[in-house]
Amino acid sequence: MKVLTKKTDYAIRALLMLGAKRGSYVSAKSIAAEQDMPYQFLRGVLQEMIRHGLIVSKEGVQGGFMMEKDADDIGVRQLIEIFQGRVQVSECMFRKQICANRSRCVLRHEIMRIEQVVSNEFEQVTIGKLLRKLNATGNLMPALKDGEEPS
Amino acid sequence: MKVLTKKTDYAIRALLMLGAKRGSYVSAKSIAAEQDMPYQFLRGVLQEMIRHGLIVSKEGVQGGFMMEKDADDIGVRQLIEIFQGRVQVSECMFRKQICANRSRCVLRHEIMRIEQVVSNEFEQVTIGKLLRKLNATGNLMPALKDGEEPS
DNA sequence: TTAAACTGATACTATATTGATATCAATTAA
DNA sequence: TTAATTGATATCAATATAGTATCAGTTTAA
Repeated sequence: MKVLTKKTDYAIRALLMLGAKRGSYVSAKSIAAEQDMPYQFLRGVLQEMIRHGLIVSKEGVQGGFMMEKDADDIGVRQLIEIFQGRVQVSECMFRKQICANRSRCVLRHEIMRIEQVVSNEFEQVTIGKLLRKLNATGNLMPALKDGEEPS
Repeated sequence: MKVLTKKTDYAIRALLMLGAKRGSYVSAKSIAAEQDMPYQFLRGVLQEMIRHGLIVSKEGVQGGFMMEKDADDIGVRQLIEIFQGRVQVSECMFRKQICANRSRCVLRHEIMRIEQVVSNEFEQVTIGKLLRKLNATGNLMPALKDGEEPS
């Protein structure tokens, strides 16, 4: 069970870069290079974020992307929603032949409760919060020396 | 973002039936019919649960499946793990070029915390708990009258 | 003793989702 | 004018999910 897909993951990390370099335009190329993401794929992710008003872009030489919204107003929950759709425990719960009467469906009840808990947790993890933790603890992703394993 | 796949969903509902009819063998056919699940697909799910020691089976006429473990010892978290793999927020977090030093990766830290919260929530939803709620509130899935919409 | 109702096992297909690549037009700065 | 960029879109590959089909073996009961 994978909670974050690549798109969401790349989006978060791209936003962390944009948040760190606020005020200047950062190119997709440089983000892709620094964070080791596939260039064209990342571009699609960035476009999607533009459409949702999280970032803006500038075309041409010296162009790139810049964070638009306040970093504290961008939560991981929103990013999940954009790239993976709304958190839903089980779609089939809503099909009438399976759960005819929602109010009586105990499974659905439990599941909705958890949905809420999960959603709230992700809501509270904002790009701003992550950025502050970053500043406090150093780099997000320090380079690995050759052959070194993640600790 | 879908939290429960069909397999997990069918597994939960099959277990609720087996839990309700404890002591006698219930055939895959009757479960499939009553819960409107694809027969062969359900059989695969049941086999998987046998392999994990949750249920047992008896072959031949009058055969079927019976719950083996205590219903309170079967949590939704375990079922998710069986059918969807361990809850992991983002696999890529573990690839060294992305998160070289786990202890410094703030994203990973946040994400692990949420992973724990989610896992605990699902752990606490057991088949036994659901069965008791069922008994208290009536049928899990009452039949729908023709044309009636889920409420 | 045989037929029917079952499970065990496994192979296969279809569809959807995810991840990634490629291409070309338009824009901008130097 | 050219190189570095984004906008837009089409395509593809890999993987996961959902579902189907088949046949052998087991058990009960007529």
